[in-house]
Amino acid sequence: MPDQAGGSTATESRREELLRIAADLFASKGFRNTTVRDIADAAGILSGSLYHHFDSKESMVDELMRTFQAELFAAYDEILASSDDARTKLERAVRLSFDTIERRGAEVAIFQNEAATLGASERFGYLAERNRQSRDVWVTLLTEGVQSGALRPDLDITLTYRFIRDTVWVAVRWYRPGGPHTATQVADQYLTILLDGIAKGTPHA
Amino acid sequence: MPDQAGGSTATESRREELLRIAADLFASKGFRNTTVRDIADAAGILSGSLYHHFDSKESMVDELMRTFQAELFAAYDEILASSDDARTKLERAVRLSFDTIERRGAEVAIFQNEAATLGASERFGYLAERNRQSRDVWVTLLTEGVQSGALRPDLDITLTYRFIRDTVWVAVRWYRPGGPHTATQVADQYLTILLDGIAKGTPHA
DNA sequence: CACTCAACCAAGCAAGTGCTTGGTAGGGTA
DNA sequence: TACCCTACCAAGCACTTGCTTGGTTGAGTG
Repeated sequence: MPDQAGGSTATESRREELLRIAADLFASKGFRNTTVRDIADAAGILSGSLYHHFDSKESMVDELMRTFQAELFAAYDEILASSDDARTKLERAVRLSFDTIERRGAEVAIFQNEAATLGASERFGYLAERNRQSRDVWVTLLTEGVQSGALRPDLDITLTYRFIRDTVWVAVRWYRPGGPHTATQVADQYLTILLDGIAKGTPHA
Repeated sequence: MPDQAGGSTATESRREELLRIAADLFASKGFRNTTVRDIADAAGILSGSLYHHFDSKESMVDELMRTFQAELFAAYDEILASSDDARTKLERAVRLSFDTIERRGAEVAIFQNEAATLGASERFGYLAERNRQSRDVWVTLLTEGVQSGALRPDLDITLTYRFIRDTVWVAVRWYRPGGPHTATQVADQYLTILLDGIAKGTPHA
């Protein structure tokens, strides 16, 4: 793998281009349901030529997922390490999710749809590990929120975590960049509902 | 397995048994990722023998989805036609979802995971139609709620619908019947959060 | 000019896929 | 006894799949 600064960056460029094409196909049709011929067709080459750039179809998702997860968790760590108050941290984590859907929609979709299937094989064991890490992040944020008095003390943390995780990530199925809402608008509306509820009136004291 | 009420119910019985086996496999491994040999193996027969009972692998999902959707929408209709107030109707709809996940987990999972892929083919066009119907149900319930004064008037109905739909159905990925929570408990916790929020204090007047 | 090298083509193999065909065992029925 | 019918088996066909192999092209580079 050559360097980035000076030299044959065209190589890297083509690789990334092929990866992006594959990512979009994996996201829209599913990993198993996408053939190497599909990818090659979309790239305008023959299927065999893909193997000049990648070891296997599997290694393509692998590279996509590893890069994506590294980037995502760096952002999580930044939030956790910040000096913001509990509620702000929670809000930032929610906004991060919707932003990630906007910027890395294909990767989010692949992770959402294929993690369970891929995770069965040894090679993708890190996906399950990342899932555990993610749960820890959210549980930490929620626990801090309750302890600081920002959140209701009667919450079932585990269930609340699952509800939030489901909503912020599955949005990748319907959110379209350039559509009627920006990621920020979606995050705002969700935070309003999540924090204060949809019922009218003063619910809990 | 003898008949249930006279006639050749043994035939129907075997069919349903095979359908159930197929449903569980489709739900856990995905439709495309499940082979007719997988189904046959799980049933203890050869793959060719499946074609004595069904036209094709596709017709198995078709039958599963049609039956499931018919049952689900009958329940929706019952809620819509009831004389309950808006908030109660909404609560009943939420509870119905979690109950359905408990009772028809495999079908819910298949619909959640495969609707987009299957819907591309002519034969499964009714899945998209059912999706539209479902959206109408929720939008109606939410609109009634706002108009009756039970829900906050500043809600973005479309986004709220999507958040609710995502959360109540994607729960099929983690909810396990016989696990630590009953469907009712999960529904209760979600309704608490959805209606009143997770923040402490009096949010909106 | 000789040489290198990334990027690609052409052809095809082995495994797996949905499905078909012709046949059989065994219980029920007239 | 003769017949029918449900549920299945045994074998295999046509096709798709991921991937391999040996070769070609064309833009560089000394």
